[in-house]
Amino acid sequence: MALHDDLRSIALAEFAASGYAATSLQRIADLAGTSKASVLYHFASKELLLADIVSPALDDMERLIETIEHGGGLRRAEFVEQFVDLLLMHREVVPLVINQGATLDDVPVMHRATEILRRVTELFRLASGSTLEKLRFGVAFGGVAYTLAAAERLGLSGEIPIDEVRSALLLILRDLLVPAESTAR
Amino acid sequence: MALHDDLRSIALAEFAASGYAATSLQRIADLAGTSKASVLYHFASKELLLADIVSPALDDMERLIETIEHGGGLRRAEFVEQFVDLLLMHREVVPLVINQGATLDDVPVMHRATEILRRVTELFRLASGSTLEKLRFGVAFGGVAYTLAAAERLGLSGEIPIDEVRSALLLILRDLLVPAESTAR
DNA sequence: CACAAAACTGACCGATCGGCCAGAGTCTGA
DNA sequence: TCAGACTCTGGCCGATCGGTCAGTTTTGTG
Repeated sequence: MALHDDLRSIALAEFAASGYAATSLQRIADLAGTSKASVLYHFASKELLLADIVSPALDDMERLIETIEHGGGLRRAEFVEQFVDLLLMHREVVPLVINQGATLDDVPVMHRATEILRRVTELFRLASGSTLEKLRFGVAFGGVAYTLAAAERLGLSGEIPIDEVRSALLLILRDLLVPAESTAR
Repeated sequence: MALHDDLRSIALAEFAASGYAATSLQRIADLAGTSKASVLYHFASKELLLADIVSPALDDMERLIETIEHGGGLRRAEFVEQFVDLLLMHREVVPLVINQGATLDDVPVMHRATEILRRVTELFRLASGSTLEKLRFGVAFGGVAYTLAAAERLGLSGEIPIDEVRSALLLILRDLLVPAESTAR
């Protein structure tokens, strides 16, 4: 059982760092100190390995979306906070979906990820139609997700404590997304 | 000479849509109505084909950076405007660099792209050190770049005229990046 | 200890990849 | 007309990929 989890985390790290297509099962096996056939014993296929890695994050995200869709209207400030918490909780998976989602949408689990992203955008577009609003949304969520994804690559994150990142992201997102209530723009 | 340019634009579209690794030379040849060997006649290798596609955008970006680095201090508002213009001008290349840069940094031209991105971040970090400022920068540029990259995937852009996109992006970026001068935050 | 289930492995398969090469058309200027 | 450069192609190569399978080792349990 330990190897099973090792393989998952090793594969996650490699998929995020080098890309799904560029990461061979052989390399995952080498890093785990086992054989390629052993990897395919624990995960029936490379696609299912990816699905196993990504699905939990997608489940959480879908749950949040449905809660809001069925639970009456949308309270942006509240959603933003929970959304950021989910991104931070699954912050290792975010680069995978963000950077490689478009490339891999023939893989079922990645197609599902794209679909979920689309539902989030629709959630926000209900109330806003102007180009400025649309782009503000795109920059906000794309920016947060991409920042988490590219943080270490560009040396942006470093050793910043998570709760500091959390509060800063919330501030930025509130400025961008929550309709001006207190501050004039 | 026409085929040469056709191959470049076809490859660009495919690399951006399906990913560099997932796009075979055979597929590019098929879409162009020629043979794989013919592609390799025009471009010595797949990597050089990618370099040929990406390099012009990188050249422009590097030129902008050096102008600012050597031309005394940084005037953010000015830089932001020129930066957005460059992103819009090369907006087909942006998805490639943004989404696949991390994955492909063993390819020389993509490593150069990452290096250029890093220089841009340093340009902005000179004056700002707080976590909030760092993340604000990350969200701003990551968000703009990613929005351009993922626009059509999430149905965000659609048929919005470019100059409208331009002015909206400038507004958003000025809010995020230009130190509060007129508006209090 | 016995024995079945689980875990694991080496060898192999077909497919596809990027790249190479000898040669065949095609075009142009002397 | 002919020589030489340019353009293009089919066929081939070695490497690597994901995946299969028969069979061995390890483990847990009565």
